[in-house]
Amino acid sequence: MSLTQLEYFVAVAESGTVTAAAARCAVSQPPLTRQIHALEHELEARLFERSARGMTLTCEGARLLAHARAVLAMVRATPAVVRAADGG
Amino acid sequence: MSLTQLEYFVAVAESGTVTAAAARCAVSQPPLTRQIHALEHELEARLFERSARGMTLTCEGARLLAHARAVLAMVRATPAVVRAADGG
DNA sequence: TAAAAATACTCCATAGGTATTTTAT
DNA sequence: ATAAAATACCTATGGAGTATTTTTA
Repeated sequence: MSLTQLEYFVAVAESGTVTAAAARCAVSQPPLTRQIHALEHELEARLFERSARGMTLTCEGARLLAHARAVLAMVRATPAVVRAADGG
Repeated sequence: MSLTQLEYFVAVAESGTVTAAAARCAVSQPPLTRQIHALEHELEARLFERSARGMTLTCEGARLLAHARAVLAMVRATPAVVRAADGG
């Protein structure tokens, strides 16, 4: 698991499609599709339901979304934490 | 910043030397040295004092250590979180 | 049939390895 | 002199791009 995978996952969950998430992440669609698949494989869980209208979270995906947002928030707080004792 | 960098950082902080941390992380010493440098550069902070006896945390490094442990703990909890609502 | 995901392949950036040098005690 | 970090150089894994195919509503 990588922070990039978590960022991609959150972008897909919030965008509703891989295509839109790719634009938001400034990468092309295939890498996003692959990283989402890799994450599903590593976690041995289906995170999204696929349809012709896009990607919708499964309940496992919904649990990951909350957790991934928390992890990414902590990571983004790191510079502040390093500079001051109460940054996060 | 990557999760690998945080793992390497924690290993160095806990081992006291890059050499010992490398063994613990099952990689060689130079990659560890480089990733620690990259982390210091990205955070614009000196995380360790270097000496002939090894590496000792600065106070900024000590703040990062607590934070990095928390981030890594959350990441390790991810599989449990995905499977059950109260995993983390 | 149209919009989206998935696949095939190619390329390159970067993480890691070996060998060596520098530094400090 | 020794033990540890730092540097130089090389290799290779895997992340990203383009083009294309498959799927489904």
